[in-house]
Amino acid sequence: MQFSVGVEYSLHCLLYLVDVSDNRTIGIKDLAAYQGVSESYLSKFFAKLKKEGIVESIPGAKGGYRLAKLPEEISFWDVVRAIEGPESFFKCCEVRQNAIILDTENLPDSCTKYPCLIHSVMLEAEGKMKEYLTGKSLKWLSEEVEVKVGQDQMEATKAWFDRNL
Amino acid sequence: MQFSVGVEYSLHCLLYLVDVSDNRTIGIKDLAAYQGVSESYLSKFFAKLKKEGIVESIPGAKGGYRLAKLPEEISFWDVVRAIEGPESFFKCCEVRQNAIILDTENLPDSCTKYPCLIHSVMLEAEGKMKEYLTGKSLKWLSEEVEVKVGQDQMEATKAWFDRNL
DNA sequence: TATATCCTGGATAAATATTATCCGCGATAG
DNA sequence: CTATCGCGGATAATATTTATCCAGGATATA
Repeated sequence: MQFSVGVEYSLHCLLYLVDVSDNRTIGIKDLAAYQGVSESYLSKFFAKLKKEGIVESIPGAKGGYRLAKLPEEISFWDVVRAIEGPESFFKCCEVRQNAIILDTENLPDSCTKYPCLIHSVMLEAEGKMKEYLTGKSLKWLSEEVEVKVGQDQMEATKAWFDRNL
Repeated sequence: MQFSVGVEYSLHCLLYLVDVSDNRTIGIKDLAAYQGVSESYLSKFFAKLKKEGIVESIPGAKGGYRLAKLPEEISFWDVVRAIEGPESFFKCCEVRQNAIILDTENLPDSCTKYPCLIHSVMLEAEGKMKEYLTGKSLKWLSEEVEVKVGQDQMEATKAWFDRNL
């Protein structure tokens, strides 16, 4: 079980979108070029991010993407969910209902009305991850990165994206 | 991102192995038949469980599997790890090192000596899930199931596995 | 108006992972 | 000696992930 690379791509891209001025956007072309990844592939992930209301787009020449919400309102979990989809990590096949000693036509309440305990545990476990990732916002990430990477590189990045202004 | 069905199969099977008497084993054939799943496929997962020291096997006629540890020493996480492998869910491609403004030959410390923050967050998130699943043992599961499913079904199950004794 | 740019969505393909089966080997109980 | 059972390798079917290409529509700019 692995997260799609789209999660990594998206988070890095969104980080660059935090600091763009209000009326500006950044195009897929630039985002892809800056990070040395495929343009056409990256665009697929931005379609998902848009669908989930994380980014919004301006079509046409000089168009591009910008955040659709404030950075503090976008969490890591939002991004994971947008890219990976809404299904939970663990899909329960209800194998308990196949137990050979049970009558398929007349299953006991314990395995129809009540949820599968194994399933519940796995959902809870996913919930722990969700809880943690919901607590990490894009704003937090941006501030942390600013400290660790240094303002020099941050400004150089901003300047690169602004180079054709 | 989805867990392999092997995680579900394994947990259900291990649950049946909790209650077998000390010197007995249960074969793949029975485990598969009881749950109505493929025998040859299930055996692949038991190979992994054995490799990780969760079960042990007795070869030859009347052979089969039994737990290699006490049920309280086997956690959900142990099973997930055995089936899914030791790699973390999030693999970092270090896209930050590809940033076009950086000199590949002379990368700054901030992106070589220090871990990628996005990577760290995702590892922490996985850690939350791990922590929760490490706290849920097979013994706990067995006790909970006993309450919810009822002793009737538990004993019927035991009787079915013991039917050829 | 013409043109270059950029998002959008569909079609498609390559690569990889998951799910699943089969078979022959060696071990062992009876 | 034989039927049974775990073990491991080879193989195949299916699904998912990764990746590309292109035509269409929107828009800024000249």
